[in-house]
Amino acid sequence: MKKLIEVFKITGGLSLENEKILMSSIKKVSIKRKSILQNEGKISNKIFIVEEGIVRAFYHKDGKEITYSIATQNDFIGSMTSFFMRTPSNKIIETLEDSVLWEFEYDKLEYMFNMNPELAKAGRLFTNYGIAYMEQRFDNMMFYSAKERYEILLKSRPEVIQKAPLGIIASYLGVTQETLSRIRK
Amino acid sequence: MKKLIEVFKITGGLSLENEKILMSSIKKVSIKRKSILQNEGKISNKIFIVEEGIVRAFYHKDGKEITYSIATQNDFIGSMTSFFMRTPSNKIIETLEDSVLWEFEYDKLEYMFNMNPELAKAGRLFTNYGIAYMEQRFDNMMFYSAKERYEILLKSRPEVIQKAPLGIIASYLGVTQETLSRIRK
DNA sequence: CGCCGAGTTGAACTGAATCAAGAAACGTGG
DNA sequence: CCACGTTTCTTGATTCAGTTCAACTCGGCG
Repeated sequence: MKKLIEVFKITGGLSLENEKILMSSIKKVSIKRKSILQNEGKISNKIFIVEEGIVRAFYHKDGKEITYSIATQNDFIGSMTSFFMRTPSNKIIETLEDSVLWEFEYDKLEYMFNMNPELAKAGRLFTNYGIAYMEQRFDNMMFYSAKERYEILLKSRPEVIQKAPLGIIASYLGVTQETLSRIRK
Repeated sequence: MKKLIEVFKITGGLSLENEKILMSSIKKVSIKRKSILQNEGKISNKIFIVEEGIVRAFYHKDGKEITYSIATQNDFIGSMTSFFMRTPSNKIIETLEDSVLWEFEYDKLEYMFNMNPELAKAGRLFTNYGIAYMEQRFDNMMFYSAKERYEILLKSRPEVIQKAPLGIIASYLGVTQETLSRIRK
């Protein structure tokens, strides 16, 4: 649990009191494997931090499922654009294993941010962090070959490679399953 | 000038008074062609909106210049990750033509956000918009062929194609200049 | 006039996709 | 606990988009 607060500490730094307010506005949930947390076409009202398990975001392209992001312990996951922009989601959020998540609801967060400038600042810094994360992911994709991308993932997030099936990792890395299978040898 | 305020209106909505505060904290600057607004290795203290002209962000990869983004009228540009995360920039910001820009300084913005919750909210919503933008750019790169990417750019931002030299557009689209030249026929 | 940067064209090469077939692992009901 | 079907992974042959390298054209401009 501490870890979640750490995320906000890194991005902003909260007083004990605000830490409590924040904690009271989020909820711990246990979810079965293969559950859909967010569907296509609907506005996302929740984002999550993974406490246990593994969760992915994906969308459909030409009938295939393309994995957009994979979250393991302490990672955020959700349909960020939909959540922040209040537009219909093009992503589906799904658990790959039984998972325990912390759930952030849009209305509660927004209410909290409007009431409390310190928390609002933490929220703002958090989205800054999101931009940096996205930029890094973009750079990764642009500048490295499939093989290098695999190696980077293996080094930086070995748990993803252990836990997620190959096809999902492949589409996350932007290659076909066959190619990833060959890279792996 | 109105246009700049529009950007903030879209993202948040400001009272007349806050509009004035915001306007007083930014600065209009005229910059000669080929000027460097931000260099590698330094923390970015400024981001810009283009009023006139054209500006790009790029970095070096294997001795080549890779264009990361191109801004024309009313677009934001800057080394966003560096600016928001206060880390050294890996990008260089450069004018491609004589340009007129609105300059946002980090310290002034941060001061303003700390003083004024409504402006802070606009700032937060603006970074949300940034995340959505990045996500879209990522999807673009992942899901379309070089040719499709060119067509999308041509349709959505014809002014970029008219104004920027071919080599720069090519690296922005993630292809070589030769390939783009062939696509164009 | 001749040079220089920007764009074009051609030929050979390559990383990764596609299509197709099998092998291995896995979990579910009997 | 075994047997069966499904899902996951591997391997091979072929094709293709885009790169690389090299030469060439074109339109200024000093």
